[in-house]
Amino acid sequence: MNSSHFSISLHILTLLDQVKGQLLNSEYIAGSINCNPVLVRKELANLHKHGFVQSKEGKGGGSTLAKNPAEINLGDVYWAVKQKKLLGESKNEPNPDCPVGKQITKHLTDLYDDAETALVKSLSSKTLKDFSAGFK
Amino acid sequence: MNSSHFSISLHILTLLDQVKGQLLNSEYIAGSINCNPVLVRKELANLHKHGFVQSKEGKGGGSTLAKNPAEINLGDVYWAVKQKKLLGESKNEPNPDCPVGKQITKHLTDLYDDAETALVKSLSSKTLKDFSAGFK
DNA sequence: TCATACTGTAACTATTTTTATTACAGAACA
DNA sequence: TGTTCTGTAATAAAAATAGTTACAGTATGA
Repeated sequence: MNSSHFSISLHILTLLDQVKGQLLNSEYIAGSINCNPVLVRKELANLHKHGFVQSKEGKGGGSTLAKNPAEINLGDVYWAVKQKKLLGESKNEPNPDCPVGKQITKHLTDLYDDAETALVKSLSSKTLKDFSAGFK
Repeated sequence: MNSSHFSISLHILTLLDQVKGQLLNSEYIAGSINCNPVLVRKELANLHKHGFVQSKEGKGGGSTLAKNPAEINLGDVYWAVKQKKLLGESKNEPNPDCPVGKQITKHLTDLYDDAETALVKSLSSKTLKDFSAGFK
């Protein structure tokens, strides 16, 4: 993955949990994250696509959680938010005429898949409720 | 982390293992990875700093492993190569006047540390020898 | 019904990060 | 002493990320 998608999404979800069903608009959320409201709306669009949030358009609109925070686990958020490989790969194709270059992509993929599985397992052991409960 | 540092470093180490002590120069390695030789030399400089490789300057020079591949584990390579956070954070500081913004950086850091520990544990279960043995 | 305040989305710009290139001093070798 | 490397810096190009502007569509309520 990378870039700040996961951090921003989790920040959004935490805010929405903290206000317990109240609608928050993108400007308010952006104010907490300190980023552009359009970025927040894009992130919300993705969270919506994956069923984590609901939004209401028009005046007085905003977003709220679409499920119980105890049923949102952070591993699922990870998958929903993921866009790129966790561990980057070389932009160019390795040399197919080299015995190592020819096979390395597959071997790296296998290695990274295992590592990512371990990472997600760790994230999945926590729910949004757990995470949010840490804020006091 | 991210960008392709880890992939490139592991590609280099695998090549060096495969040739069993023979010196490989940066141009040859770059040819296998399909990237710029200067990038390889920078990556080698970092691997050298962390004791994984040795280099010989001058004509006929190149690099070779500095330790037994059975004693290089991929978790250690991860730490040696890591430059950035595994999971990105928002570039801007969250709003310190918001109860969530004020604390989220610490909470994200804790969460990511756990996740990274799990990831590294997975990587550490394999050595360069293991990884390289997969190439036939 | 009309001004207002939102979302959703696209198009574009700016900034930052990553990768590639050029260049060259110094080392080893033949 | 010419050649072929490393090591490293400086710079340029390319790609990824974030910010901005703009606006159609939707809900609200005066």
